[in-house]
Amino acid sequence: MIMRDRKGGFGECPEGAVACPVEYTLDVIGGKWKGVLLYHLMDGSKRFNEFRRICPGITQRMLTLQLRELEEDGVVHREVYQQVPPKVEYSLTDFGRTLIPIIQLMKEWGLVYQSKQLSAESCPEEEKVQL
Amino acid sequence: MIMRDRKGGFGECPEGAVACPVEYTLDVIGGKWKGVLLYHLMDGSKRFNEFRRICPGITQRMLTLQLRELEEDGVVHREVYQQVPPKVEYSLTDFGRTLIPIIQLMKEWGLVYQSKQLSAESCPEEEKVQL
DNA sequence: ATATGTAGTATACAAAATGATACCGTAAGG
DNA sequence: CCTTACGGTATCATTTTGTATACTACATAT
Repeated sequence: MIMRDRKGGFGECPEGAVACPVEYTLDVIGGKWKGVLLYHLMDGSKRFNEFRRICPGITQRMLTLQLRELEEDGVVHREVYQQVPPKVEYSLTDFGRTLIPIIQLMKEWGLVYQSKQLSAESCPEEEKVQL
Repeated sequence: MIMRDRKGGFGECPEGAVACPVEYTLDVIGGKWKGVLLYHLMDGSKRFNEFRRICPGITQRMLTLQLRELEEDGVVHREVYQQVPPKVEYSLTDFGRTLIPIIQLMKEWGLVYQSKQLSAESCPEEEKVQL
């Protein structure tokens, strides 16, 4: 993974004491959009603008940055086709696929508690989901 | 959860289209230290300075902030004992415990690939993540 | 009398992450 | 000629996160 400097993270661990494994994992998938990108990559490779359509909130810049980091971390493969207009396909590497169980769990948890929250919160137009 | 404003996140979803569930989950556990704190809470409640000892990198301020957010999200319970010197205990709520499987998986993943990376790192030009 | 430990808050500042906007070259379609 | 689509960069502004330091109150220990 990329060692984005985390003062007080890994750096301060004395005598090879290893940082918390959860911390390590979150460094790989914890970026603002990484989980989401991985989530969408679970069902097949995606092109750049495809991501932009699926995740309407992400900017080009962030999409580029997050994909690059995932690539550097060996999680995502970037395939460039020599065409005009350009075509670039992103897909999970074998390593990236080892993350699928986690993403899958996060998806399921999100589905359950997202709906609970929507029902609990005052969402005037929303119909409440009963649990 | 706290609705920390995320332009282009939930906000932009039209007509009740729900944000990506993974995104939702990461909002709860994706803070810089949240995963780590939850990880340590899995084996019992912890006091403030106990966290400081376990996570030597975190500052008082960040510890306070992250614990407060977890509390607001209903993941962590904060029990104040009326004593001097003060005693405050943090523990997982029932809701927080629903996150345990995810944290557990992240821990296991981290354990496996953290060690692989550490061993690969000693020999720079080696293929890093060979799986 | 002074120091220690607890669980913080307040303030100021620095650095990192993220966002907004404009721009690029090329090729095909109109 | 003008526009669209693609996959980005470049630049700057803003937000979030992190650091450093000082400070609080009270009881106990020295």
